[in-house]
Amino acid sequence: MLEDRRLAVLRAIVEDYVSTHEPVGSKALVERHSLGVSPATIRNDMAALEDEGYIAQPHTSAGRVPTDLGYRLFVDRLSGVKPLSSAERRAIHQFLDSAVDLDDVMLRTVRLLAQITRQVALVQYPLLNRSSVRHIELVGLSATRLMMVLIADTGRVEQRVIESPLEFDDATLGDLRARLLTLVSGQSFAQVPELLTDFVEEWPQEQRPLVAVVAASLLEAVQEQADERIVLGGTAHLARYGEAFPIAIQPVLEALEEQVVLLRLLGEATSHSGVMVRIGHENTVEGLGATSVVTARYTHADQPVASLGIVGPTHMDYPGTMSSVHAVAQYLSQILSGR
Amino acid sequence: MLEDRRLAVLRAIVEDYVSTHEPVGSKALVERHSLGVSPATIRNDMAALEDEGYIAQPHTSAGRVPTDLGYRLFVDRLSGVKPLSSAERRAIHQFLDSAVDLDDVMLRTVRLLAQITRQVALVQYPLLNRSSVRHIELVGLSATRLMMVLIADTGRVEQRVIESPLEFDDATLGDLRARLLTLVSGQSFAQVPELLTDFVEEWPQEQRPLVAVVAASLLEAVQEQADERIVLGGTAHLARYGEAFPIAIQPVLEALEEQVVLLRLLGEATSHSGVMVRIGHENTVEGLGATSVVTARYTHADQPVASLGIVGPTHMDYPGTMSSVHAVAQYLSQILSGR
DNA sequence: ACTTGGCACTCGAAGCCGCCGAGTGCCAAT
DNA sequence: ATTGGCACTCGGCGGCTTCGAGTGCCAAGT
Repeated sequence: MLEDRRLAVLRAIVEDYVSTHEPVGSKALVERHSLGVSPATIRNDMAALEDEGYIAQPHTSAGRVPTDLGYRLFVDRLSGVKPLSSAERRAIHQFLDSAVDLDDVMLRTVRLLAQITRQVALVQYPLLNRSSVRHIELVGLSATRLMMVLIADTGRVEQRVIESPLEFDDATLGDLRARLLTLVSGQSFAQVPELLTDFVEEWPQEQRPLVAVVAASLLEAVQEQADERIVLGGTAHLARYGEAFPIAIQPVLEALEEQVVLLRLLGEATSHSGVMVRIGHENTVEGLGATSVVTARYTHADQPVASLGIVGPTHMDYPGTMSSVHAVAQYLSQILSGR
Repeated sequence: MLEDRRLAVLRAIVEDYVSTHEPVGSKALVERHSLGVSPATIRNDMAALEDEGYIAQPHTSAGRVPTDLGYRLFVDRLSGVKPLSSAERRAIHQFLDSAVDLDDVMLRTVRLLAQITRQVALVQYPLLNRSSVRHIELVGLSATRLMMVLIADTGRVEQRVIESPLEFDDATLGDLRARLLTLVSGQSFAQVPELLTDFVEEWPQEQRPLVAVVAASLLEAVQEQADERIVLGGTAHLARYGEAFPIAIQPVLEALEEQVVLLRLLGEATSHSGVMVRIGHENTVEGLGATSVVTARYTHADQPVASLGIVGPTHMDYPGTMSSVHAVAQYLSQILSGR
């Protein structure tokens, strides 16, 4: 009972702080929420919560502010699911109608996510790694250069220019293309390395250098990290909360420019079902210690293929953001599978 | 003579203001520059410059600050060419060594530019419009869907997924591919519409729907605006001058997210030789009225193919920035032509 | 005809002061 | 365990003063 009220107080503090962005005191708390007790009682609870590290005072005579730990508790145990607003539903539907390309889908998704969460949004392209081969094309560009185009069942297209150590002719290229296709078509990209094990040896000596570079390039393309591609949107939202708040946005912008960083942010989420929330210092990423990251994976044919998410201030509307991120991920999964 | 000194004063004001970011007064001016006259004289000149609209006072008892007009005069008549620093040369060379793909080149270029100018950098992909066709590939994805891959001599690769109104077989596709190739291979993309004029009619009735959608897609791809692609880098620099300065970075970030806006920014520069500078309100673009834009076009095989540039505060180091932008554009041209 | 030193004036920035009030912690009473 | 009472703290705010950089103007000098 006592414990219950304390949690209710924490919830109230988080909610008030998120909506007002100002430290919240005991009096304001009883006024805005029907807690059924007096401010003095609340004060005792607050003192206890502070001892346990869930809230803190910016300075002696100010109200309390949730700590990262407080938000964590809130997210884990106190926040219900917040249904999407009708405006959000509308936005999602509007977005549904007119997607053409995978590029287009990604672009629209990131914009949608940025718009409804009003935060910086990240969307990762489906990992080749977790997709299957729909097609591989080899195109000769000159006597010693060719281009390999990979097309995944998720709609993702990747191209690489390859320098051959020796000249080749169209017939060889056509042959190589055909045999590659038979070998890997329809297979998962993740299996490609295995399938390719003895591929080079099956070719006559003089063509092996060509086959080898093509195989190497293909292998490289499906390697984790090499096949990451991330689109970013809504960076302007950074400035919004940057204005009134003591969050330095420079380190955040810097972090957002580092592919490696984004990769780590989204990468973990892919192997984690449901919505993943990392709060403040829980982010090991340099520069994002004062922000929270909310991510979720999305699927293609019921297999998780990549993740998307948002980056925002720790004092964000977690329930709302989480359900938005969840909804968009679900939605993207539908779109992908429907094509 | 009198006129000369006035210009010298303007130059001094611009230089001081750019380096200190503080309004500059008559006294400080004679101390930092050997103008050979007394502060009082300078004050008279400053009053005149203010009347003519080249400088302004933020408030009554403060020094002067250059106006957009003042910067304009400075750029047009007063700034010499500033040689690149050795660090910049080194950065450019380091960047030279290891570029692989066109994507890679673009990415490296935008990073380089952002790094040496310490501003937000923009690099536009070579316009298809101004390149020639190196190759066109058609790949069947299913019975009614195919992918067209365009490869330009600049190294740019563009792909589009096309829905055919009716089913087709591999033979037809191969045929179409071959005839398209003979028709446009090596030709300029800009000529493609012309070349394609009667193309559809040359086909038997039952294949025309397929040929028509492919032709339409090809036409659409070479259309100005549709073939724009721009990479952005160094947005973190915005925060740097945003901190101490009254430039609202939100509108700038918003503008930078609008492809259309960037397109307009860089588009004009392509038809304009040399380095182009737009200062403050000269930018008709919403949200960039308080910034300056420095752009230059780059070439492939001596033909201008697209532009690059930077966006920064009006109080930037124009000579330095201009020569950096110029150098990078020159450099990119070399790289492109060398491959 | 410029240039220059002198001088009065303006006005923002910075520091200081005192008040207000939100918020707290503690305690004694219930 | 809860509550009202109470003394205390301290940041924020408005008002006040001071300071000084910078100006415009003018009369005198070259």
